[in-house]
This record gives sequence, structure tokens and C-alpha cells, in this order.
Amino acid sequence: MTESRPTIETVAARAGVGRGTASRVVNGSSQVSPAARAAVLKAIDELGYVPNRAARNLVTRRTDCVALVISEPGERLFTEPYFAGIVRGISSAMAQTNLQLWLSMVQSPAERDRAGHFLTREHVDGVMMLSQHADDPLPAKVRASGLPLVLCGRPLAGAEDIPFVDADNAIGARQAAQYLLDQGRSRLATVAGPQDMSAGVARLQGFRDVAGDALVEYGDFSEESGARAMAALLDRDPTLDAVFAASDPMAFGAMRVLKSAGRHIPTDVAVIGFDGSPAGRHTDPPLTSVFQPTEEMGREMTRLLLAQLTGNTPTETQVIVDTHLEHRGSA
Amino acid sequence: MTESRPTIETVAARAGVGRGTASRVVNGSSQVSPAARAAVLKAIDELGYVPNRAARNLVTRRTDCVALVISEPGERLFTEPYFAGIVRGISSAMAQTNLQLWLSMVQSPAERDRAGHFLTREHVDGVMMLSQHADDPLPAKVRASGLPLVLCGRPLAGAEDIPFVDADNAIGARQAAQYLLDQGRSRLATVAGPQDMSAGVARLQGFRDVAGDALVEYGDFSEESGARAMAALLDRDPTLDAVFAASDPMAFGAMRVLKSAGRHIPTDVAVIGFDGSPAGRHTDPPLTSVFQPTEEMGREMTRLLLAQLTGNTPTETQVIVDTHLEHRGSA
DNA sequence: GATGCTCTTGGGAGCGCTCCCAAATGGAGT
DNA sequence: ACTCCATTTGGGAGCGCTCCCAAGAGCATC
Repeated sequence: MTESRPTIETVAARAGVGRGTASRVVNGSSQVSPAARAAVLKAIDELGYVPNRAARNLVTRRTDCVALVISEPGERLFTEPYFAGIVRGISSAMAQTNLQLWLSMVQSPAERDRAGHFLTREHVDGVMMLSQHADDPLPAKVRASGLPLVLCGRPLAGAEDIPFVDADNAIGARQAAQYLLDQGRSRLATVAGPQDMSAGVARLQGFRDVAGDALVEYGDFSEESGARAMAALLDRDPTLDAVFAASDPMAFGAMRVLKSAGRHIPTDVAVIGFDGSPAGRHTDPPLTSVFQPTEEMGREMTRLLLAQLTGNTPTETQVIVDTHLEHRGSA
Repeated sequence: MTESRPTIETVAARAGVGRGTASRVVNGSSQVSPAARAAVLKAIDELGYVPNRAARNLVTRRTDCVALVISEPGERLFTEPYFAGIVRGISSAMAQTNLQLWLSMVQSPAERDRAGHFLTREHVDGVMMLSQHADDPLPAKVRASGLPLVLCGRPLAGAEDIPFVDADNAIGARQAAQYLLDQGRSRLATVAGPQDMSAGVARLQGFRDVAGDALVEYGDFSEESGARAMAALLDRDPTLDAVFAASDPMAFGAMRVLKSAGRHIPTDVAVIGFDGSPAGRHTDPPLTSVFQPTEEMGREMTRLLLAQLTGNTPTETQVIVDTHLEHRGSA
């Protein structure tokens, strides 16, 4: 406020070296004599020098910022363990770097436009995106601008070349279906996810691979949609004895409807969700669910992005992480 | 990449005006003739000009970034509706401004040091903090540096002058206790929150105001701690007939323990939580809880910060939002 | 026609940094 | 003593922008 912060020139003067040498020390160049380095470090310490980020960015043409864009309207955002885990994973991986994470939550078309406007080299070095739908123009736009990009979830048609991290949705869904069959269930149904998201498609496909053409109703991963879909399923087949929901919140909704329809879980109807969320431990009965390692996914996303940023490794373009069935009491 | 982005000089040349005039248009100054403004806007549009943020920041000495710092280790982070709601509120309020939100999750002392290093005028114009504990040195440090700061949750001793937003924790807790008494419960107990956080202190105080010196065990707001505390409470008084937990996750843990100890909820023991979280709708029975409007709190935090940033209004220093008891089935 | 005013304009200066070139240094080889 | 090379160093240039000053333009008044 009153006294302005020291600049690198101040540091150089105090250390008795030139600006260039001071800069080299700050940036960890090896081309500096030990004596000069020590003097500069001492000056930095004494002055409490912090490099001016704007000035550095101006000349290096980097921002040291990456954006995390979450395109999801309404309550799903962050209430679901899916988001929470990924954000935690990203954040902890990012803490190891000198990058800053900036968070952009897109809840409406207007906000999407605004976000798109900011997703340029002027503002960020790279972008990570969560929860994109098929009709979301943002990934293609970012990709076209040449900005490094990593998605969470396999991109749908038209964007297959974008690097991404995903859980093995199909296998997870297959395991769930197989388990239900192994338990002697014969009338399977599923509350599928939205078919404009690859996770929704893959989980349904995996389920069908094993369960054949079971009854299907669609939801949007939210609890309410799960309840609605479950009601419709019961309507279509009151004798169904097993349900696979493509997300835990949908499974919660389904369980609520099943119980109020007088079905006992798991005796009358077995229920399996997808996420393996902690919240599933408090339902009655606790929800058996396909676990996906969200934190690991977040870390992997960061790793893929970093690889693109440094650009020295032949970049992997996809990472698929394992899922497994977490047995609790609902199936 | 190949062709460099247009600068304001390019725009000015194309519009046939000087750099100064172009800059004035970009920054919305009124001291520009309509003709010049139109020409510049046309050039901007044709060239797809986007101002270079670093260059602007360098000279204005602002960053147009504010930090959201969340100091919370482990799983609580984001899995709780508390965080989710506040972040959503902040994000939606921020979308109305030209500020960028940058997210810093502090999960260890090392990360806190790193965060503290970045929370300077060099990097951000203001700071919002969530979930601070009494021993967290960050708020005082940021405050001392003169950076605009808003906390979520009334600060504990030594930092009362920092602007904050909080729910009316004491009143909410009182309502819960009163309701339990009104139901004819006589042997009340509480799973209190951490006493190094103001929410923990205030909720316990409010509860005691009404319930007198009921049985108290402490948790850290997490589910596991709630389960542990509940076990201890049952141990101390097997005949207790009502429990107030200072957070929903602790209430979940408490319910789990109560049920496995053979207690029926709410017949044998009534349970009330604090948060009013959606997850409380899926427990068995659904959790009665003190609702706090987290999204609104996030929006209010943003408003308080903005007021400090623009500095033209005599800044409010605190906002207390209402809580109310949300009746579901556990009490 | 000269004067004074307001509104608008162009462009120099400079923000703090990194990049890079050229100069200085010092040691080894002749 | 001289050359040659590698290492280290200082500082000019310039990144793209805003700030601000001085000058120009336009108009009314004397």
C-alpha cells in the first residue's frame, strides 16, 4: 500500500549483481555462480521479494493458470461425490505444481458463453472439463483454439481425439448386472443415465451386455429423476426383482420409491448404484454400488494436462481407471 | 500459435484511431466520440481482439482474481452439502462480475504455507475463506497484508473485525433443543462440533441455552466422529431419548450407531441434525435437521467482498442468515 | 478575428519481468 | 605472453497495456 513491493531490480541492487543474474536465480537457472546465487537469495529473503506475476506472464506468454470447467446446472453440482472426489484429486495434484486452479462453474448458456470467452491463451494455459454433454460446444471450441485440454469422461462422437480420463463404466455395469444374475434375480431393470453423456451410454451398454434387453428407464443422474424412473419401471413391471441405477443419487431415489411401494430391499428387489459414494452407507439398507476412484481420476486428469503443458512426453490420450463392486446391503 | 493475437495497437490501426482512444473504448470510458467508438468496436469484432490480461494487470496493479480458500483436510471437503452450497452461491454471484474465482484447497500445513505465499496483492484482489479453525494463521495473515477478506463463519477470538457471513447457529440449535423438549423428550444429549470452530461453539451454546447441562460429546463434523461420539453418549446414558448433532454427517453416524444398538428412531431416540442437507432425505428415517441456506451464504460472501473491492460503500462487516428446523422423520 | 472553454484525441512513458546478445572473466593449452 | 573456449555476467529491448499530458478540434462569446 504505502511502500511498493520490491522489484527484481531492487533485489539485484541489494545483492550487488545485475538484473539478469537476479532473474536467473529466481528462475532456477544453473548458469549462476554459487556466490551470486547466495547473494541474491539473501536479498530476496531480506526484502521479502515476490515476483510480479503479471509482468512475468506478459513476457513469458504463459499464465500458470489452468481452468476447471464444470458444466452442470442445478443441485447435482458438488452435492454428488463424483464431483467432490475429482475436484479433491485435481487440487491435491495441482498443489505439487506452481499452477493455479481456477474454477468455472457453468450453470446456464449465458455462463457458458462467458466461460468460453475466457478460455483462451490470454487467460489460461490449459483446461479441464467435467460433466460435458454431447451438445456442449465448449470442448470443441477449446480444442480448436489449440489450448491443452483434458476431459473427464470419454468424449462422445466428434471429439474422440481429446485426451480424457474415465472410469471403466461398461465393466462396472457388467459386474453389477452379473452379480444380480448370480444372486438368482431374473427380472432385471435399470435406471439408465442421460444418453447425451458417455457415462450414461456406457453404463447402459455394459448392463445390457450381461442382462440382455431388460427394462430401461432414463434419468439424468439426479435423485429425483431416479425416483421418477423407478416409478415408471414398477408401473411397467410390478414383478421386477432387481434394479441397477447408473448413479448413486438415482439409486437413492429408486430406493425411496421402492420402499413406499411396499417393496423390501433387498428381499423383494435388489438395488445396485454407481459411484460407491459414502452417502450410500447411510441408506437403509446401505447401498451396494459400483465404486469409481474419483480422486484418482482427478489426479490423472492433472497428470495428462501437465504432460501436454510441458509437451516433452509423447502424450497419452486416455486413461481408464478400474471400477469394482462395493458390497453393502442392498443387493 | 502461428499468428499472434491482435493487440490494441492493431485494433487502433484498423479503426484508424490512436491507441489511447482504442483503450478508452475497451474500458468503457465515456470520453469518446460515437464515431470513434463504433470504428473501434468494429475493429475489435473483426479481429477477435481480446485484451491481454497480464499486460493490463501489470499496469493497473489489479488481478481481477479472488481466491476461495478452503481449509479442510480429508473427506469432509466438498462431500458435505455445506461446502457445495456455498461454492455454488459464490460461483453464481461471481458470474455476474468480471472477476475470476480461484480455488485453493488447503489440506495440509505444507499446502497452507503455499497458499499463504500466494495470497498477496500480486496474485489476487481479495480472499474468501471457508471452514477456518481457531489455530489457522491464514485469516490474520491475509488481513494484515491489507487484502480484502471475507470469512464464512463468525471468526473466533482475535479476529472479530474481519467481515464474515454466518448462519444463525445459536438460534438454530435452540430451535432444535426446544423442539425435542416440546416432544416430551427428557434425556437430551448432543454431539457437539469442534470447539475450535465458531459454528461448533455456537451450536453447543444454543443447545445448552435451552437444554441446560445435557450430556455432551464432541466430534469434528464428520460422520465417523459422530458415530464415535454417539457410542460414548450411549455408554454414559443408555436411557437418553434425544440427540442433537451439530452437523448432518455426525447425525448420520449417530443414527447408524443408535440403530445397531437396537434403538428405534424416533420412537426410542429422536435425532436432529444441522445442515438440512438433501442427503438427509434418504436416511431411515429421513433426518430432521436445522436448515442453513448455504447458497445464499455464498452469494452474501461475494457481495461483502465486492463491497470491499469497490470500496465506495461503507462496508457491512457481518451478515447473519436465518436457519429453520426442517421437519422430516427422525424427531 | 481573437479568446476561452470543453470535448476528444494521439502517443510517450513506464509497469516488472524474461530473453538474449555481447562483454567480461578465468583457466587451459600453446 | 598469447590465444581459445566455456562459463558467468550486465543490461538493452520489448512484452501489451493504461495513464496522463499536451495538443487539436469545435463552438460560443467577446
